[in-house]
Amino acid sequence: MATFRTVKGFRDFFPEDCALRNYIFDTWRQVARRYGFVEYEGPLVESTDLYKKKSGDEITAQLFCFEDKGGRDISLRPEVTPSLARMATARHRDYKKPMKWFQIGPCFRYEEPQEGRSREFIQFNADILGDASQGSDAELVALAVDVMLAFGIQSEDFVIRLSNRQVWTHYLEDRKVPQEHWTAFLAIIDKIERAKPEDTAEKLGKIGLTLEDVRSFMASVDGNHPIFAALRADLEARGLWRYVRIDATIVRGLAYYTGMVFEVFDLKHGLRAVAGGGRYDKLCALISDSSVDMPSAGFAMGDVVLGILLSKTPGAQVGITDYLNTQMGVEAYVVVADEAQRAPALAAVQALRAAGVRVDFSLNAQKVGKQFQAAENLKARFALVYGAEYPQVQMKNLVSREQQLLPAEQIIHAVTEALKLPVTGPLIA
RNA sequence: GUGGUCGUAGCUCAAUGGUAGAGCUCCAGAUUGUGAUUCUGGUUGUUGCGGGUUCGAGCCCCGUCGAUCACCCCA
Repeated sequence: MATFRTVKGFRDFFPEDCALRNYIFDTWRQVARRYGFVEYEGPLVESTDLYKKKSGDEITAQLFCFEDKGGRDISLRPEVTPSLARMATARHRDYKKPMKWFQIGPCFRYEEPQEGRSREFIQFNADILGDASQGSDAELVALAVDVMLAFGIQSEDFVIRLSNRQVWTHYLEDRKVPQEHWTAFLAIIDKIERAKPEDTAEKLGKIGLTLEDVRSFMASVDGNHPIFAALRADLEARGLWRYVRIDATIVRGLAYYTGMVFEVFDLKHGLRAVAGGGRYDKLCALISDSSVDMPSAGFAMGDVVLGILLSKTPGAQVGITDYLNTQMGVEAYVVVADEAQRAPALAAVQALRAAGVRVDFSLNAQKVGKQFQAAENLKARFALVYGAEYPQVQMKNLVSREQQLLPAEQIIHAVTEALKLPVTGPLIA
């Protein structure tokens, strides 16, 4: 039994975990670049005041905060948006608008861990700064959809639940609800599906509203509401509106959102939200003390819930399996059948590697059978046998099980050419 | 931060308060130049940790750490 364990809420990434993580990273990065986003990164640690300024003092309960040796009050970042706002407002003149930026990295929250929620998690963030139109709202929703599709998660597996906070601010203005109650009201709406109806009714009563009125209003908000018109036209033209379901209960907590808000949900397993985001037009002004006012919108997707969803979605397994085979395997394995030929075998290993081929071999003398087993375990497509027949070399196709004798000097060319061909023959003999 | 359940080998799990086990994995051999299967042998535990009750604790009690579930929160 190991003396040391991971700190509560933190994870190890063993090779198979790391390969899966890299698959997720690569997919995020690939799709974001397809959309013209550029990658940035901020510091893992920021002044605690940055987060307090954005969200208020009460969030320190969930902050991973501490004092450094210089007496500074600092926090591991619980999210990236404040850093993004700080960076973007500091140098916004250096970049043409709109700024389409994405980021992938760890975040930390001091909470009780459970499935789908650890203290350290990795987020993909995509944001568009300097554009106030619903065109950027649509671009972000489209990116979220395409990311899901790229993972092999299909329309029957997920949905974008989307709303707009202005739907509710207009409602509250119509009902003459004082502004100091708006935040509390949005918190009630956020919980309306999970809370007991009588509790919700009581809370609404305190600010002069009834559950019946809220419910009937919610039911009236659908895709025909004029506030979604531009967004809908945009996404319909892209063929992506079918992934969107208008849902007025989506308000995204008590954060800084000012307009469109959305969350990505799985449809089959009742997991937590896979991703969420929206428009936050006032955050840059807040962070920069009003020196820079940039309309912005964005969303974040975490690796933990996504990983659970991937593992539960059959359609997502193909991409993962393909990726794991290339991450954790090799293309060719050099078998040293006769230790007297180790020198030319090593020369071939290096020449193949120089040619870009993934190659492995036994570091010490092993029986040929063991070496072929190792080749099998590493999912090699070809084995190259260096033994008594040298300067001839046996090149064996481990999939079709055919082998041929080739002059040693032709091996590099033969392997690189053969790897260009599709895999043929029985995968399992 | 609050409450419930759980914690035994690398993994999945057994063991009436009475000598800590099985399967899988891993390593080696059967097999001296070809991958599977099979067979044989082998490594691994202060039963999460620390106290207590008892002639005797993996088992009962208390604490603590961790996992998990529900709250909370979800920026």
